[in-house]
Amino acid sequence: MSQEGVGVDVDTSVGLLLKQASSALRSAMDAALRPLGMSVTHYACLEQLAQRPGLSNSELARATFVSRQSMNVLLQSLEHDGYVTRPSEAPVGKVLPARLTAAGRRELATATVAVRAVERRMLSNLTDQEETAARRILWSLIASLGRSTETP
Amino acid sequence: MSQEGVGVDVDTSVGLLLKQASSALRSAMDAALRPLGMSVTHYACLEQLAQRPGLSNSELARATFVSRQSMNVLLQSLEHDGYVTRPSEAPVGKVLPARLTAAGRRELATATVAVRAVERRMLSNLTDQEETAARRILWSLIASLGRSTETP
DNA sequence: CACTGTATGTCAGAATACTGACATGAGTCA
DNA sequence: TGACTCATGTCAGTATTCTGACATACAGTG
Repeated sequence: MSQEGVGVDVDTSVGLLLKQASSALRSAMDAALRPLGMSVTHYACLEQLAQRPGLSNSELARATFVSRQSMNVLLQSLEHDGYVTRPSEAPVGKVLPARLTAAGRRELATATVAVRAVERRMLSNLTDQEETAARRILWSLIASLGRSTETP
Repeated sequence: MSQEGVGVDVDTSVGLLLKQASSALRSAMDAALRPLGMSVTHYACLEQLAQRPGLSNSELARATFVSRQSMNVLLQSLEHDGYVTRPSEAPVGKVLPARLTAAGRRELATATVAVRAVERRMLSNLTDQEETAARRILWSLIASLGRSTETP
């Protein structure tokens, strides 16, 4: 039909579908987080920090798929708002390990409720089997893309 | 393990996985498109226009998950570069139907080669069965999220 | 016909993320 | 020891996208 030699079929391209799904998710999370005065990236940062305390700026940036610089300004605002602490002096080298404050943990807990609701809505039409398949497939996609992306 | 009452498990959250996959895809496509002097959004716009000629600015924006305003500036630059044409007068109402020029179609064809390569690499570790499952699952996610997102 | 509601295109300002660039510290190797 | 390489944190400028706002055009309703 639409495969007239030019373009990728919009309805069957996994890439386009992935982009649309991600955009939809981002919109939904954004809407859910906005009432809390929080952005998706803020949430992602807090999330990572909760599960892996002591991550550095660069490690955090890689984990959330943004640049070091963006994460840096984000961490500064998070620090200013009292959600995150970083030592003023680097324990070793220049690496500043970041940690959640109690306030940060509290913010995260509130945000998690909203995020979980979105995720639950997103998965509402999937069986457990499909959900498992989704995880495996997404992992596979990430792995395949990551191969030659992070090592140019 | 990491479900200590706060946060969503990074390794099992379909939402996080989806975001990571999408970021990885975006990076890969960006890298593939950069040599052609093209951004991912440019490509997406051209793609939609190729398959559904005569789409308006707003329709295009919805199809590519960006705001009308962003799509407007994008269309203006695309128009300036000679890839897209829009009538100076609206045939009906204020809606300006956009169409690809020959140059636009040519650009798209070139870009498609690069994009298809990325998509192929992304899907390289998936069986046909999994690929089909991926489409169905992503569709389901989009549908579930779309329900109450576009009608707040 | 007039009025309301919805949708569109567009302008302007703000927020966000990115690339480029620099200095600093750690590790490696001759 | 000294030079070299690599990773990090940070500053600055640029680019892209978003939200807010306005005027306009069509459809429905009294």
